[in-house]
Amino acid sequence: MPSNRAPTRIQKKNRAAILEAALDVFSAQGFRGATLDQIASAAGLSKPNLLYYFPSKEAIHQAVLARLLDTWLDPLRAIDPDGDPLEEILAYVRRKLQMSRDYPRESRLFANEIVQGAPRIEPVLSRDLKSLVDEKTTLIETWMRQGRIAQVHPYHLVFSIWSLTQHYADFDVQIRAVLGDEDPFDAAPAFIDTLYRRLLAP
Amino acid sequence: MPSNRAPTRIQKKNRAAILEAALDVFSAQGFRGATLDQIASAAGLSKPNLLYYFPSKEAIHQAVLARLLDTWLDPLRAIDPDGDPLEEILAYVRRKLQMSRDYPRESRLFANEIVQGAPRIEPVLSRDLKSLVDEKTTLIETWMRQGRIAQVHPYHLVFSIWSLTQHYADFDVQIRAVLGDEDPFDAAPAFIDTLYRRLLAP
DNA sequence: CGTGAGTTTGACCGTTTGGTCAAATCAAAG
DNA sequence: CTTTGATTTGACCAAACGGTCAAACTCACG
Repeated sequence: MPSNRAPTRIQKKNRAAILEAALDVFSAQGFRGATLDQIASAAGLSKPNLLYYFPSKEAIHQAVLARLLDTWLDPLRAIDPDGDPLEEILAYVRRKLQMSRDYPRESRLFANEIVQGAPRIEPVLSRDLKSLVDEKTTLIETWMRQGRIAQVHPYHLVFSIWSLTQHYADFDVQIRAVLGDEDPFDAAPAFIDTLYRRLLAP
Repeated sequence: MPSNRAPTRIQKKNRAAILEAALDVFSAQGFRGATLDQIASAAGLSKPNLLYYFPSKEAIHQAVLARLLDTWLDPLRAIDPDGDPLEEILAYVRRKLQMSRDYPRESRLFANEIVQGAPRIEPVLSRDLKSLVDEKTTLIETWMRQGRIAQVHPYHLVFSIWSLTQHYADFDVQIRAVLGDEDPFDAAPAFIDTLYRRLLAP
């Protein structure tokens, strides 16, 4: 096990390679579907060497998940109470959609976890996620009461944004199977933009 | 192995119990996460007895998936070309949402499969699913050209319906973590109804 | 009640998998 | 160059897992 002193050059490089490889494998196969051999080989290391840097498969998974959760909520946090309501929400939608395009593995890793009951992250959801969503829905409700956007159920509004945007990463194969050659991300932004403009127009 | 004659009373009962148990386990754990012991015990059988009725884990999974796919597209098929456009689409949305409420395990099984790249059902998607969606989007485009509903990208309209409705089954734990005690299905139907009315109003 | 087909199971097997360990190799500082 | 700690690996282990098999048991029917 690496000492708990300042990480060496090699430690930094290998830890990063492992997390990258683990994201690849876990997002594509799920926790139980992934094997240490797959991750090790994807990271260019031997299996015992893998376990020199992380004590267990569980620990690797948690590290990957922790890094993901840390940035996953940034787009929601960035909604500005002082901005224009409709534009703030539309900007949030665009950021989320862009994350589906740019970080599909992260989205699928998260989806895998939730679909299977979120055994390892439920506490984070009902604490950090809930309080953040509570805060933002309160803001949205204020905007609605002021008549600056239309009145709809604020929580379900947020759920709809999550589902619409993440769907393009999580259900990618299904969408491509139906669309054929067309790139989903050509028309999706305009469609979703229109959808929320019509839903929220005061 | 059961003979290929007409199934006996016991065969019918046990096959049904196995498929029911397998749906439970596969939808909650994914294919690799599920074990034959779990399925056998959930079905009230021993593992060798399980394998007396199905030749392999693979075969059980395929049987469950086949039964699912058979009914999964019924709501979409039921869209009536001679009905009122907006009401037909809203009825489709309602049927899909009801399926999320009544058959969450089926939805999650499907989600598990798709998120992990749909290795076993990709052919079905790009054949059966694609041709059905092609047919219905053509119909929807006709309605749009006639000015009976607003013009939006018909494929993304369908994707949005899938994502919004299935989200309530697939991401159930996340939604409940955020909502607390409130039942998601109390407000979801009205929210989604409003969303599509505003999106599609001519 | 006897009989043959249908059903169930305990014991077992080979493979995969997460994980260990001692020994070997490498890197950096004096 | 030497030393010391960091890194790497081949060999190995125990548990879990999918699957097999022969023997035992049960059921329906004449």
